Amino acid sequence: MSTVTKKRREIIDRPQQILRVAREIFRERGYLGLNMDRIAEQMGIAKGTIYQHFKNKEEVILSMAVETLEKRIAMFERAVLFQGSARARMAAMGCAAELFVINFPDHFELEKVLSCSSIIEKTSEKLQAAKTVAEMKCISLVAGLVRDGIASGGLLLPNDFKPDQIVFGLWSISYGGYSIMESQETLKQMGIENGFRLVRDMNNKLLDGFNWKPLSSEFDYNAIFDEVRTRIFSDFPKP
Amino acid sequence: MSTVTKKRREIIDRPQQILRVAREIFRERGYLGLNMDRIAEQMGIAKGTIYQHFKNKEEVILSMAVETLEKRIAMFERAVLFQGSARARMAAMGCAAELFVINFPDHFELEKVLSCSSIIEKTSEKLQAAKTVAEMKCISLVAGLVRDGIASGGLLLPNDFKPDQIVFGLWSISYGGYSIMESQETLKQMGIENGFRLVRDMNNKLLDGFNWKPLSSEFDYNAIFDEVRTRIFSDFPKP
DNA sequence: GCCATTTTTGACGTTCCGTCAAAAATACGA
DNA sequence: TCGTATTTTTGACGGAACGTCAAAAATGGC
Repeated sequence: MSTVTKKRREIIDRPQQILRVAREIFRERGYLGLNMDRIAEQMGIAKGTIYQHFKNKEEVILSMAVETLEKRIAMFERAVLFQGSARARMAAMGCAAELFVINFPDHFELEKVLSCSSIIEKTSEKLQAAKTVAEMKCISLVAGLVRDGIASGGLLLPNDFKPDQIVFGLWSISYGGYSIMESQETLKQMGIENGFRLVRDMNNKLLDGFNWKPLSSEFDYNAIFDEVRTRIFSDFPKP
Repeated sequence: MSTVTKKRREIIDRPQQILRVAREIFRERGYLGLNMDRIAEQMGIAKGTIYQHFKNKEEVILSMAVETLEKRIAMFERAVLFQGSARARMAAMGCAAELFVINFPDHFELEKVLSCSSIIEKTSEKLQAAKTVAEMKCISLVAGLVRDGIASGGLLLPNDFKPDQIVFGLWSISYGGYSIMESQETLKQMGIENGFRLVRDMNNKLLDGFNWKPLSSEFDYNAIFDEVRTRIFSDFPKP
């Protein structure tokens, strides 16, 4: 009886086990180094068994991304509870985004692989939808803060702008900034040493551009970053 | 004698011919659909001949990117000559960047493929350097405009900011924004229809955040976009 | 026209993907 | 406990693509 349970559990857990091993390999050897034979060997199972859980290699990758996206949602949900003005809470959200990238470095690499259209195209609509849902959850959390900013009077959005568009702007800076950061060569040539800090600053300046009070010249949002890191995300390793 | 010349020319032109065909295939079938056999077949030469000019598939891709990057440099060099305030010229630069993405749609896809570390790692340092050089040329053109802004008094940069960092911010918004636009289902879910316009607006708001005069509330920088498109880049097809 | 050099060729070894028929493991009723 | 039905696992296999290299073809100089 206990054997039955054990066996069943083993099968149920397998997808996560596969993703765990795949992530390990991906982190160490990158996209081209990740292959199904290697996963199978490392797990001590046959390759065919992996295909019982994942349609193809690309779905393994997409599944890894969805998995870490859930972590990001959890982090965003914690950050949104930060006490302070709407803008301060937005800064806390930025901190969460930054800590996410630092603590789950493989996720960003996964995103880049998946941004190649010919790769994502090999995955099922269903799994793609799962990723979109997870992303939307993050976005709506951020958009909620923009609405809070409007509601509390700190932000007066021009007529032709909508909260989601602000989110798009912040998202672009973060996504673009982190991407550029990783391809280090160019950045060093530019004489930029602390990319993370810079992404924060740019996000702040964008919000300043929308005249979201208090402006970054009136309030030290970088101070919040330390506070958020030590208070809300104390369970993450310090930098 | 004429045969000699012809033969020699053929060999000299080959790399570009290969890139031309490769780009065609890449555009139609993406990264996974681009393979050396296909290039060879399409060109009517043997696969081995391609390897005389390119170390591997990844170098073909990187070379394509460098090739289009040269186009971007040329466009930036034209845009920088726009007549107006430094900020207006920066808007013109944004127009150039946008038109580049529209007119060379494969370039962005190439960038995304190359942003995968395990892919770029297969290319030679030398070729990577060529890409960095091309990128730096673009960056320094933009940075020059920031300096012009400072020199002409429209922009007073806070002590802890340097021109290159402003470029980083603009670059992030554009790179991030265009990336999100191309890949995303998510964008549609967000109810964003005109992504290009939005990227422009965000760049403008970022510069507003730095209080670069005249602010976008005082001057219609979007009007410049039409002017730049029709005046400077009249040789590009209209949208 | 002949030989040395350069260039091209495509068959080949290799790696990895995804499949599938056979084998092993498990479930279950008698 | 045993025998049969069902589920799960296996790894050999066909196919696709990479990159190589010895042989063949083309070219050049005399």
